[in-house]
Amino acid sequence: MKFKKYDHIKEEKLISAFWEKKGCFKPKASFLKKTFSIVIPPPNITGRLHMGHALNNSLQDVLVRYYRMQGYETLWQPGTDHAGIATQAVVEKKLKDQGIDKNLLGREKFVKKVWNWKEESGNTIIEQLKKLGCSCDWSRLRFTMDKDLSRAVTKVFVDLYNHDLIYKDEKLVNWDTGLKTAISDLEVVQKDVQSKLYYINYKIENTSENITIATTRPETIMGDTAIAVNPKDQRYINLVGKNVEVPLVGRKIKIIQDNYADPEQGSGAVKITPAHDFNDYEVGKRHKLKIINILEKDGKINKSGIKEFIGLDRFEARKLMVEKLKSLGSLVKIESINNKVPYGDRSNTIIEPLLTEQWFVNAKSLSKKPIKDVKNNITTFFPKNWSKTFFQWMENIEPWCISRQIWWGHRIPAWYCENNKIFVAENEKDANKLAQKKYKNKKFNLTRDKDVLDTWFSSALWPFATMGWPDNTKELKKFYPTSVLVTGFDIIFFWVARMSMMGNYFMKKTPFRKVYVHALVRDEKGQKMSKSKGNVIDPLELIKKYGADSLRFTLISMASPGRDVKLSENRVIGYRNFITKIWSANNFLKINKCYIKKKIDLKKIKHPVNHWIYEEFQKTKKETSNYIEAFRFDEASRVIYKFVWGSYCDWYLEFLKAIFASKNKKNIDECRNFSSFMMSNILQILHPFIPFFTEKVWISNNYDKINKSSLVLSHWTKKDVSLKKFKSSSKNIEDIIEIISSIRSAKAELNIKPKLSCDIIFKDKSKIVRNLILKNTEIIKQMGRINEVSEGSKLDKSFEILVLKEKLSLKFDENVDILSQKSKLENKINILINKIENLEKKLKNKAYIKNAPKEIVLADKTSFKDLNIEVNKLRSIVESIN
RNA sequence: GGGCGUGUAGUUCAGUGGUAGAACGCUACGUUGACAUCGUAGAGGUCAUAAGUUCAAUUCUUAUCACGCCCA
Repeated sequence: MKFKKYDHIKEEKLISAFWEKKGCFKPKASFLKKTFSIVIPPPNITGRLHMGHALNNSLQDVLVRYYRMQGYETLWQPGTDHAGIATQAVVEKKLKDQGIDKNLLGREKFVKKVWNWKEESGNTIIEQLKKLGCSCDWSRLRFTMDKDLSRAVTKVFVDLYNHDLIYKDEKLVNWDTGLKTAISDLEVVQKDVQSKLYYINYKIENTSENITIATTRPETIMGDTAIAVNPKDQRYINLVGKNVEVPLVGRKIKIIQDNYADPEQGSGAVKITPAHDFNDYEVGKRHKLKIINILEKDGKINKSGIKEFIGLDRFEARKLMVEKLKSLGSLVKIESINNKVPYGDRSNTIIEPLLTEQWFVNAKSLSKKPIKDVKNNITTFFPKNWSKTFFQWMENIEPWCISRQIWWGHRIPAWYCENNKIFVAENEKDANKLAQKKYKNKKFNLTRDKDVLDTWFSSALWPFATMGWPDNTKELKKFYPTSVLVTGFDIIFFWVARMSMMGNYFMKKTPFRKVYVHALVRDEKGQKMSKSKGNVIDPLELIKKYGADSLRFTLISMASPGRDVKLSENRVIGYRNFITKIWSANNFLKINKCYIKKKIDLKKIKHPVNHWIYEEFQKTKKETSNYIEAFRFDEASRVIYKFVWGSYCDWYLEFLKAIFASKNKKNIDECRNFSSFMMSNILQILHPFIPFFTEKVWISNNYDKINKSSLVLSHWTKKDVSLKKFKSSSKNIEDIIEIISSIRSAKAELNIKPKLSCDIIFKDKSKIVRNLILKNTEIIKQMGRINEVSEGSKLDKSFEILVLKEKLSLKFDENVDILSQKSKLENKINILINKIENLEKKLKNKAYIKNAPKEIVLADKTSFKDLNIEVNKLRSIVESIN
């Protein structure tokens, strides 16, 4: 009978619709009264599903589906993030392509355009997550710019402001001249770049001498307000306190002493430009230096610069400056060096430190409780070592710059009156009230702050804002703190740190009990996937080709802690084959009329093969549970794979063939029932990994009717219900497997076609083997291709093999080159002797006997004995070959 | 410079204080009986190097070499 192939494209669509229609992913109260919750790290609305998402969400889904099946009331909260800068850039570009200038359009209309774009394209990634099989409660989909989430953002801002944890300040910030906004430290990437180091002479006042400084940004000399040397640097000790003249500029600046100057770097003397360098800014503060800002917000030289430089971009200014210095004779030399240059991670333009007024969060203060929580294991990291990274950052945390000079985002709830006094309130009305109170009912025209908040400010509230905070909702009561946050290590600072700061402050509790940190997905050569390298593997393409289940199983099985995932298409193909294998195993059940007809009563199950497969299953199920709960997804998928393919398909179904070929109706009935029962169990433990396929087979086998539940909502009991007698017959089946394997090996070694049958003849006084064979003749005959089993004495053409330390004779019809086996056997004997000698040496060592645990010594003694028996029997076989 | 991690079969990776496992690949054989997206049997490893701790080290410690990541 030919069966249809499993059509993943069709079935995944159908099953998806089935789950959604039945509302399977909504939290359901359970008798356990235990809850499990995860908030999705909200993907960006401009995003498309990449491998990182695929891994991240596959892992979350394993956990969510697993705990749901364990009977926990489960919430997986989905949603997206408005991604201020990225989204604004996308829409801005789209408008530009249509010839529309954002600035002419105006703020309000532009924001409307962004909303339109969001409605159209913002949910792409959500649809893609559904394709991956994510069992989020989609009815609770949230967006960081939603009304209720925005309300939370405003409230948080006002609260923190009122507690002096948010403040406005003029500081050097990372300024993105491309996007014309400030960004936070975390959004700056340091890149290795080939640069030039310019050595420049500054003339010392009233002398003919010069002092040489080195810089990579010569244009900034226009903002120089000092030269610093190290106090210990003897070379310059006489010059300290003297004035020098900034070349071209003519300004007189002082030579000062500061430890920041590194005698080893460049000439040892360093120019100080407080307005354009973070270190220089600190030096400037220490020495009360003037701060001269020479840059406009677009990176052009402003009026503080030299006349002919004004209006030039900073890089043009650099070129011109070098030329001018050259002609002036102040340029000593130019060196090529490698250095790090800061780039904006969104705009990819060089970041300029710029003095501006911005809003800051006092992160230091908010970080204390999260640090304590991790130290006290209230929040735990897996793998554990990531807590070090967390501490390192949190303990050195800087004020978090949260204002952005863009339009798309949560507008800062601060209002200014004419004299620039700030009123922070949840709305204009309240701000007005504050103003009236302050100025005794004077009338004001309040204007609102133009800036919006950093996207991560709202994401930081995600774990509780999505559950309805600031209202005291039943979701918060049930699901906060969440059970685990699943995330990539690259985002520990963005998510974990900030979410835990806000969660701890507003909810007084850590937002997640555990943080599972997974690795990066790389290509098969271990290279980071990137568009420019062209080595990006699109998960959606793989889903189309092999199915979401295959992709999921691949990613999950490769998620070993602390190791990157090196993905190759061959792996996906391998696991697609695994799914096909189960599909065809299920077809085998159908052909053989294996259905669950009645409820299985384990006590009434008689056949040892059923005992054995059940025992194996119990072991696998237990291991799977333990592994999932310990985040060892790789091990979990491995044990299931091994059981399904190696035990159920390779052996159990083969045993069944022999049983079905027999006439024993009782056995046949029991096995038909039980094999299907086992299939239903397999589908359950596989469901968190490959949900579509398993649900499909579940339904097509009518298990949904029998269990009165779809698979996704079915119950997976953890309890071990195996019986004593199962264990003993289980051992027998293991021995039978050994016997059959030995017979097959013997044939292969003798170059006898597996198809050709032989007889078994008992010559030895074997006990266990003889009994097993006699009790299970049908199975042995079929699987070992045996004709007859009989007692015998001396017979020609027979060949002895060793099974379970007992000799067994195989008799072949045709002549067999037994002689050829002599050397192979001798080889085997030598290997064994080697082992025996090693054991002997060990056992003669008194220190070993004294110190090693008894069990180990006993085991060695036993194997010493066993090996000796084996060698003796093998020797007798060799001798009989002549 | 500070921190973290990784070196185990051809490849990708598990693993353990008691002489090593899987998947893929490879070799040989096999097709009317669920499955060639398959089956059966096999080959393949000084567990990076060196020293130390130990009765015993691939596993623990230290050093070295190689590679990767994060922070400054």
